[in-house]
Amino acid sequence: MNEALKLALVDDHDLFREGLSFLFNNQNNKQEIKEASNGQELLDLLLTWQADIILMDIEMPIMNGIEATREVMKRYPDTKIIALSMHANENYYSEMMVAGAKAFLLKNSSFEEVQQAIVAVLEGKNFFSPEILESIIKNLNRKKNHPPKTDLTSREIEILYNICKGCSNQEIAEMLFISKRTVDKHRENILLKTQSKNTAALVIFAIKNRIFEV
Amino acid sequence: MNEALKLALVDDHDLFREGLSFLFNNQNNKQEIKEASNGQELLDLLLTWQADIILMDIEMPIMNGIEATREVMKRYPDTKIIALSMHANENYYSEMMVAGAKAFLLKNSSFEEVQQAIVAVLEGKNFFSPEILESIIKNLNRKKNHPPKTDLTSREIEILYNICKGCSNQEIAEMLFISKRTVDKHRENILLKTQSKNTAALVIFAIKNRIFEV
DNA sequence: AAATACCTACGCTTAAAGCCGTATTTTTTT
DNA sequence: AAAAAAATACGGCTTTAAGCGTAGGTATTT
Repeated sequence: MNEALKLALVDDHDLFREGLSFLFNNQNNKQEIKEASNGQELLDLLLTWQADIILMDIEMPIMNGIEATREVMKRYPDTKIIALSMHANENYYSEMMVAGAKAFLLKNSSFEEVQQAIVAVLEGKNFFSPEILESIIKNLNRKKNHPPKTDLTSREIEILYNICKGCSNQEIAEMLFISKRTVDKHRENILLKTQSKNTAALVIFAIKNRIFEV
Repeated sequence: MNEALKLALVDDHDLFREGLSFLFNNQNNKQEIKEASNGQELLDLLLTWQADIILMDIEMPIMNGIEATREVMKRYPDTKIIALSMHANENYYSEMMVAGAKAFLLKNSSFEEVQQAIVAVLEGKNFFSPEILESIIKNLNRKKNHPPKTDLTSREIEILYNICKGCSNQEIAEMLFISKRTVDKHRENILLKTQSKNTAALVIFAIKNRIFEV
């Protein structure tokens, strides 16, 4: 005598929720489905109705899926959250899993995969889309093979950042309370380390390596 | 005695297609629905089955919605194409409309809006999501108020581009077969026009204005 | 025909950047 | 405790960039 499974669909795309809801309602399993269009709506909903499973989009207005997941896990630690994302973005799934999600599906998953994920998380397991698994494995290899990244010191990064802002060495020296000659030297070292030839190349390097945002 | 409406759903997200298909099948209207997961699959499908209406995603692998729309309009000009996009990206909808789409919906539209769009295009009208209309109107105002953009000449842009690549004025002069002094002067003019102070600021300007890609 | 905008070019000056050193103090690693 | 790395600082020297003015040739617009 199973009770009805309580399912929350959280996604800002009404059409997506509507379709998914339809798919669930046309199954044999007993289930109760409620919807929310962002993280805040979900939290409001959970105040009066405790979900067993939450299918959670990530990119949403007002409160995104990552924040919502953190908050739900804090308030209702037994809830099973399944992330549903458009893209196999590595930042997303690592953040979502850290936040407490138990499964991560891409939206191009089949409905069958969604059902498999639900079964899995109810059994206390994790579940990932095949694409996600592939992506995780690729990243593991990538990180092993390319650990060096930027070997600039924090001081050098600080100076490079100010160079990108358009400051001269003299100005940087004044704002950091060090000699201009020291900044000259740092700049020289940065050019060497980044294999850049001049300021223009430095700025490009900084942007590529996310030391400076445009 | 209406014949069944022939509807094609083109989207690379299986779950989305599945849900939408379900919504259509649970209506009273007679309709025949077929699916494709990208533009190429759609074209293959249309060889043996002519659709009346195509609900077309834009971002898809192999052949995207814009190319697919162009090709479908070339081969079957009477087909009504409704674009379904995740985002109200202005480039997308202008390109889709130029390609021949008759309606443009966001995926957070309701199913009711989808039905309204279908009715509209069957009557030979266009149909836009309210958000799209809003975005179009905003852009019209924006373009009226900010027509000047970058007033760099093509020569100046060429030189700025090479500065961003890390070339010195001397190098640029050699590669353009002009005097270094001329390049000096161009650089000076570019600094003035862009209100930049030095090379670093120039590079940032170039990137922001898409003169140079990182 | 005149005005405008652009590309071209030169001279001059100062400031900044780039390239070669060395060296001391502090912090981190081993 | 010793070694390595980082941050600090200074000197000389060369090249490049930046700021200023001027001006001829050309193409386009008025």
